[in-house]
Amino acid sequence: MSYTKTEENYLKAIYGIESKFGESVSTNMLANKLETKASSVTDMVKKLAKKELITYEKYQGVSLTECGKDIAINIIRNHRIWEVFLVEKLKYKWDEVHEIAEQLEHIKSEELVDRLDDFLEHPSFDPHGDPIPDKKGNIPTRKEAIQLNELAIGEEGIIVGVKNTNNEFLQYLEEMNLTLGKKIKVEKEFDFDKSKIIKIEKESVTISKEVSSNLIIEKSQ
Amino acid sequence: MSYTKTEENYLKAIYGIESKFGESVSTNMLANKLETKASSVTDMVKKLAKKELITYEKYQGVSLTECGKDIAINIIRNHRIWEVFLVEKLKYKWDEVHEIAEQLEHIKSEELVDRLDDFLEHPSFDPHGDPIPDKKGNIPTRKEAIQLNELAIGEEGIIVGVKNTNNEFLQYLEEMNLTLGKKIKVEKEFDFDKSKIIKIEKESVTISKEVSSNLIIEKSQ
DNA sequence: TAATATCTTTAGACAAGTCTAAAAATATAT
DNA sequence: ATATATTTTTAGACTTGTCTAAAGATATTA
Ligand SMILES: [Mn+2]
Ligand SMILES: [Mn+2]
Ligand SMILES: [Mn+2]
Ligand SMILES: [Mn+2]
Repeated sequence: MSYTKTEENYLKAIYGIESKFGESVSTNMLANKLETKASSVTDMVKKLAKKELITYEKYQGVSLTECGKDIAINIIRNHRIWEVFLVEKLKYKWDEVHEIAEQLEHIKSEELVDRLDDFLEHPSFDPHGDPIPDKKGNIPTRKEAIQLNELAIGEEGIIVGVKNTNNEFLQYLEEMNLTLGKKIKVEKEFDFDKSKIIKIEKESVTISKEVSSNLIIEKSQ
Repeated sequence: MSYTKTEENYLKAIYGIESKFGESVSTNMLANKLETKASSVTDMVKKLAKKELITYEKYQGVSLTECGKDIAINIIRNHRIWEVFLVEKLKYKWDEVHEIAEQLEHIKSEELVDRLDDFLEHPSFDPHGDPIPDKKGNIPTRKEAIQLNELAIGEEGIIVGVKNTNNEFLQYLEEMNLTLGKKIKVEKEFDFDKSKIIKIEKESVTISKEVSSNLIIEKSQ
């Protein structure tokens, strides 16, 4: 069975909302995420339900079936592996790859992404630190990943991911040298606005709470 | 301006027929090549004419405008560069890449294929020996490429391309070791059916006229 | 609980691309 | 030159995915 690009994007969107909010996914949330109208969502959701990729009850929102979830995870796998390729091999910046990966993730081929995965030597995380599901749908986890805003003064860690992958945010991080793999240490914290001074490669920079709560850190030791 | 996958495929098909037969391209020829119906072709051809990508006169067939030709060549460039990537980097066989490249050629990105071209170190020919147009649409040529059936007894050459890229034919060539870059020498020719015995890497094989007329050779010296 | 606001669904329409069946034009053969 | 065959176009319908406008259901608030 093969699905249309649109169907795949709906499944991916449902998966994304489900894993962020837990509950069943409402029509409006989907419409919002997919930048479409609620009425369009209702239509599509009926189709997906008929194909047993989601369960749907009128006015009660939707949730993925096992099958739907498998498809969603597979698309996410494709997306993230392509992002690794674009950054590692074609030297794109991490803020330039998302749109292209949105297209590449829908290429229909049993083998293609597996071969790409081999070629890239089986990366576990994409350029934004997001985990890459394996062929069977298993999603790698990190031992002790926390948000930078949860790190206390004096503590150290390594940047392993970003929660927000908005392009402007990624460009800001690049500018500030706050990129994946960098070691950081919290030097000071201002209570009144929760901003922090952190040390990164011998330089001290001030970052807002907005920034620190969107950086994923692996605590040292 | 960006075009739909379907529009791009029509332009590519028109280009292919034009360069093979010279004349203007008939509705039925297009329908045949695109595996669709003549009525569908008429509809689409009107759209493309309105966009000034082709000229079209009722009952008289179509031909590409400069603009339409540029687009067609660009798609062919995409297709062939992706084919090189699939074979060189992902280790696909030459008979496995066409379908995937048919999808990849339509990815919308100004930069993507140029970066891929850099990554592949600017190949001039694809895995089937077909020339890869450069960014400006210039198509590389070979000095003295002829068909193997035009090679006389005793003459030598190197296989540089195939005219027919049918999968079964490509698999046959692979099996017979008649792949790109191989040096061959005509040893004998049978007049009654134009079959030939050729030497390839110390081995002698017999090939039919069907085969020899579909192999492109660069004559030695 | 009743009124109001918000969310969701339905009804009907549209664009892209395709199809079948029939009509119109062109080409071929006698 | 006329009849026949082939090619091409038109007319009308269908599918996918979208939209607006209006109606129906649910949630919120007084
Ligand atoms: Mn992405
Ligand atoms: Mn990512
Ligand atoms: Mn090809
Ligand atoms: Mn090719």
